[in-house]
Amino acid sequence: MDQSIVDILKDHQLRRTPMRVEVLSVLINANGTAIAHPELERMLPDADRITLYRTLKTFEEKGLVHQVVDTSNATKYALCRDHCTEHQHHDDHAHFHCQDCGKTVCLDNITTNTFQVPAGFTVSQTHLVLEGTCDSCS
Amino acid sequence: MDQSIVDILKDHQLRRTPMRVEVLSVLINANGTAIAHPELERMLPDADRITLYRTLKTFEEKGLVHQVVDTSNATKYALCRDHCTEHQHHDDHAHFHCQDCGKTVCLDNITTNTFQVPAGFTVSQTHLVLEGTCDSCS
DNA sequence: ACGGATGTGCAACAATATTGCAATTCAGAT
DNA sequence: ATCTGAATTGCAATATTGTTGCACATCCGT
Repeated sequence: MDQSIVDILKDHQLRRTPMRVEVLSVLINANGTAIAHPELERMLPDADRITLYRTLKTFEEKGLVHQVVDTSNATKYALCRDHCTEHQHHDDHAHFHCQDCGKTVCLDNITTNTFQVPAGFTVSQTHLVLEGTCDSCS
Repeated sequence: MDQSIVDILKDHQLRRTPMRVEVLSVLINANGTAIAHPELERMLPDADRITLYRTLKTFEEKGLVHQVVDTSNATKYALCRDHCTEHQHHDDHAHFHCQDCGKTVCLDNITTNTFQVPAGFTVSQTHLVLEGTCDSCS
């Protein structure tokens, strides 16, 4: 059992269960690639679908993972880098979504600046998604 | 019958059907607000749900509307401004998604610049989504 | 090792989306 | 104005994605 996984869970006040360890392990190995729910199901065939939903939801609430939006209409999740807490996510990096293979990767070096929005609007989070063809598809 | 709607359809090589005229009309009147599928169903109670899917898909393929991504997991559609063709969308403006009322509006004055992506990657489209509270909810 | 809080798995259900096919409608040619 | 092939529609069936309630199992501090 990877000790870092145990630590991550503990740091986020999450009880260590086999399910959570497995999901977290998959996300860590994904290495910057956002994973959609059905994909997780395939990778963890013994996992209960509903529990998977709740696990991901919990992870998100505790600041462990963040949802990634792209034009594939499936919710994807990726590990948060640092500094994300229960109270505030800081996912200010861009994501790249490949139109061919459907893969979504985090582009950590591209960060979103702040934008001037119309009066009365408040921005709490910014999503920047670049779409196109990735290196392995081009 | 609004003549501009007829023209828009003709310009995009789309046959004029009552369904398409109605959907297009709703999108035009939405005036920069992206509309989700269930919302369209409510506004056009007589429309067949499946045909609605296909109509929107066709509109998108012909460069008439574009999908808008936000964190509500419902596909939303908004009219393309200009220059969108069958072959290339040019939706380089940002969208604002209100976390309270769920509304998504186009922010035409905020445009996305180009970003430096890793070697081997090609960007064909950029999505910028600002999330927060809109003017009528704040 | 115990016990309360937390998490899991099942069932049922709701919402969203896709495909095939027969019948209808549209728009250009006659 | 009518005909005709191609595009579009509507219905049925089905797949996919996501939610809720509840009984039972598991976790972890004591």
